[in-house]
Amino acid sequence: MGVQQELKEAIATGLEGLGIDLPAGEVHLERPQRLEHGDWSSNVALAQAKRAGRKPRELAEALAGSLKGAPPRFVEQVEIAGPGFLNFRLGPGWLYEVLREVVTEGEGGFASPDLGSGERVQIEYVSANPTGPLTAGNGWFGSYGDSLGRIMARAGWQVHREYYVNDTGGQMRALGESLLARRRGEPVPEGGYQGEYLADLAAGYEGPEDVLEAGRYASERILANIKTTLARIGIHFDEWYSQASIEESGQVADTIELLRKKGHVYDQDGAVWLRSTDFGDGRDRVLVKSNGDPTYLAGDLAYHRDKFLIRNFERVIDVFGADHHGQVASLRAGVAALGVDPDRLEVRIGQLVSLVGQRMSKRSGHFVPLEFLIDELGADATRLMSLVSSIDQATTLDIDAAKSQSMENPVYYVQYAHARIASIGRVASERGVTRVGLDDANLALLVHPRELDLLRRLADLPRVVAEAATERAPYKVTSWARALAGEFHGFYHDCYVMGTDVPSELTQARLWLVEGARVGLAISLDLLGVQAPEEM
RNA sequence: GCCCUCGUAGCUCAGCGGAUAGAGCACCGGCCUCCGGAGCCGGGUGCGCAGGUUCGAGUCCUGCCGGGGGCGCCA
Repeated sequence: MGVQQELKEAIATGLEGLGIDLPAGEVHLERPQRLEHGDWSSNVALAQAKRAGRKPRELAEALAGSLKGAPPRFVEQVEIAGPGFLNFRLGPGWLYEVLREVVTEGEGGFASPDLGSGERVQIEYVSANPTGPLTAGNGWFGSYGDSLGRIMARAGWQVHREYYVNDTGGQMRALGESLLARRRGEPVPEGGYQGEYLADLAAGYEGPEDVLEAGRYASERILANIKTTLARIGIHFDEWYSQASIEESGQVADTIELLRKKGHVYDQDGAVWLRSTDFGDGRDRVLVKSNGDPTYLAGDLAYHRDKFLIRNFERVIDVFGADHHGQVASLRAGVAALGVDPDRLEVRIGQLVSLVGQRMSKRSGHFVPLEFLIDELGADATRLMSLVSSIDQATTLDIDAAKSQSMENPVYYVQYAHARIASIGRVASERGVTRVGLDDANLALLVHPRELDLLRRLADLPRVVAEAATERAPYKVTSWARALAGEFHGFYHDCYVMGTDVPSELTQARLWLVEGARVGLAISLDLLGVQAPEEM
């Protein structure tokens, strides 16, 4: 059992002795920001004071008293601080235990909390229409979705990632018309796609003067380009789900029929409407236009019916940009109308990524292509930059600034730490230094503040992965990776592993510490989809 | 007009209702006899405004101000 769990149980036992029944799982324990507040800290006395009918500090005193009577493992001091916090100061032994755990469980096992219990979750992200190249924003939310998938998979969910390919309807016609106009050397029609990329495509189009044919040609080429771009920054999908395929398979018609049977549909003005206002939408929505074409919503509902009712995913996470948040209410209403508990649908809205002054729009042709960003900054930097902050935060990207500080980019700081670790390994083998077995190493020699700081940081990774998964917040992993790299650089600077006056026993202990840092860094970089280089 | 979302240091951003609100960048000053200086160390009078809930509010609620987004038989 880990130290954290033992502490929680000791606290629960102490509370029980004071007549307060609280499950150990509900005892709040955290690693304080400040070292002076101990290795672990709990606010139970504050949280339970009201229930106990006592003042927080008084309750803390009583609890501390009983904990001192039978101190949990490693605990050297229990202090009461501030309004009633209980601070635990531990001997370094708990950190050596953490290190053993890290290196024995390794990259595959450490920091793999089982929170999902195998729940099947489908995550949809990017899903950009194949009408133009990907934008920087697509890359932003794509990196988010991809990393979220990796993190949730590590935390015990069974994850399925999808890209919804919107290859049907009016926009395919608009795309075809734009392509044909380009080929004829005429201006692109109103509502068409103005981007230069279409001129290039038009030059290669030798098919007939047929709008749908031309549209299909263009969208296929564009989709191939999209796949190439995504692969460059490590954004993966298990499935590319075609909207045309569900229209052709009859699922859209089936879905509308199902809604009609449930009484949530009516006909008006030659169109078929969903009574979405019954489910919290601001207005009713059209499912089938008077010309007979299904709307985007109808297709999307068929897709979500497939997710929930046919493939039976227990949870669905849709990652949208803020420019699509207007469709959330109708989607949610439609899902509820299908008889699905809307709590099973989670929509993560990413705030828009804007560029210096201009607005991004594929139709107008004014946008910063993701390809351009990757060319300028590199794949890893692009990827990491998009994962440094919460997607709730609108981002303003200044490409020139990002370029000029590219050598100062956080990605180098983190990767450099990994490269230094690899370098230590190379030097060790050059000098014929081999690492002894873990049981033969004396980890208790690791007492330098830098060593202990590094170990404490390592101890946080399981909790960070857990939080990142449950809060759907990959940026927390980024923050941790930067912090760990920071601790490592400090350690590297002050603690030579194979220095001239370093005893060989200490070298051994440090080699294991370095291995622990390597494992932590490798895990976090993998979750972020960033390379962990052996050299820079 | 209505709805959503964001507002924290010069800039980019952290901060599960808890302790003295933190990082990076930029700027200034230090540190190379040994494993990579893309590093390390030091330098900080900031939570948009006003109320409210609470023992305690950057965090929750209301209003206002400001930025972004949305409100189609487009997707």
